[in-house]
Amino acid sequence: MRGDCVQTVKTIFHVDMDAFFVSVEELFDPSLIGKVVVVGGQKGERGVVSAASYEARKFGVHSALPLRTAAQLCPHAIFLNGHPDRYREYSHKVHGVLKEFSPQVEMASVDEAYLDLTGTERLLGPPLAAAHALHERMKAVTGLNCSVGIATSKMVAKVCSDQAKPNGVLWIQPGLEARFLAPLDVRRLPGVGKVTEEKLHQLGIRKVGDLAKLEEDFLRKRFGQWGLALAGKAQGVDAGAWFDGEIGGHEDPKSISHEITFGEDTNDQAYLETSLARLTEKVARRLREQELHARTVTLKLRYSDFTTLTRSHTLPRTTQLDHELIAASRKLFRQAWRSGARVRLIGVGVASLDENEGQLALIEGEKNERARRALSAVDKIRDKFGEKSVHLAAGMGGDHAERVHENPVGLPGKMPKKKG
DNA sequence: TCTGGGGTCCTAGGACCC
DNA sequence: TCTGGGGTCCTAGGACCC
Repeated sequence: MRGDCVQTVKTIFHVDMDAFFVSVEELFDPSLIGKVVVVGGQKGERGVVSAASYEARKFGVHSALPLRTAAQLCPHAIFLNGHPDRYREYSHKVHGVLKEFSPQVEMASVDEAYLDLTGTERLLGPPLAAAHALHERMKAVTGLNCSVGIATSKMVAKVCSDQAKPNGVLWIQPGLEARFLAPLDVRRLPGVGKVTEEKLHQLGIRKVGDLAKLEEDFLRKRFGQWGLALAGKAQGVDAGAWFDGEIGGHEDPKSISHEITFGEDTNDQAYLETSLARLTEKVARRLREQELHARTVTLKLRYSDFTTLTRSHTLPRTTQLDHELIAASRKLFRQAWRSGARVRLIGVGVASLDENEGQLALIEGEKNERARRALSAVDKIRDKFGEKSVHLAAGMGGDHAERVHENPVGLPGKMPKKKG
């Protein structure tokens, strides 16, 4: 990117699917169209809304709202658990459509993506024409609506698609970024959440334009590195690691985790440890699927009063084996858990991921290779017959074996009725 | 209003090494 | 011996995103 090359002005698209989960549900059950629909779980359950139909939004229901609150606002709504596998399937279809328009596509999540369309004018026409074609093609192939933001940076493109919702297109021409952003609430900037918004409000800063007028030095003193990124955003410039890198480059995940909130808080040690082992097996399995090895294991606990803690441990070498990860997560749990305290959520994650096995593991050799092969076989059986079909009890891994079997087939969420 | 699950990035302090 | 500083790793927590 250096040398004699002049930095060309980029044309970045941000494509965001409209009410994605709800729209996919409507494809499978057209009777839902036009109804008040909430995806995320059933009325009385613990949990939050992951998507609400536009009809539901009229009642104040939005994503991240507790389900029980949604049920109060909207008792007549249709509550759906949702179908993650369908969303993934349609996400792939969306990706396929986008790739017709540019080789540089970056799926930022299941339902949104960035495209670099710099230099495609001769092929696709001007940005608005390309966006129109994309819209049509998306509808034809997937049956879904999307909104498109077009700008010279990912950040502004994202703000644009948000402003264009639903089913619209917004293009901010080069040079007009700051003028477009100025009248918007600071909250519209990606990266400014509840906390930052509140801090800015206390300084009398409500609009992006207010932010843009401040000295960088002032922001740096108040917010550190963050402040500098904020200053850049206010001018419409990509800032912070969040927007780094080429669009479309493949990146390995940085962490893998699974967690569960129980239907009811529990202080049953055996149950907690079994749940943790199940979650750890899932994590290990995903490591093997992605051919990754992890070195750091993190336990997460949330007590009934919602206080949350994490404890992590870095292993001397990387692994992807169930018994090693289970031993680590269980040890962390035993060290961290306030014995007897009721637990709302338990989770486990791995980080420091690496494609290669640790040196020691290679030397230690055969034993682990046998274990790895055995686990791959288990993964295949689970593919065929379901997660519940195989659980590794004693035996596997010898002295690393799991020792809690009180509830060997009990899955998180299917908790026995509490005892007294 | 009683707060999911899966991620990313940032900060800050302490250990340790040079 | 005292002092300082920088870099890196590890750990814990927190803001934020969809």
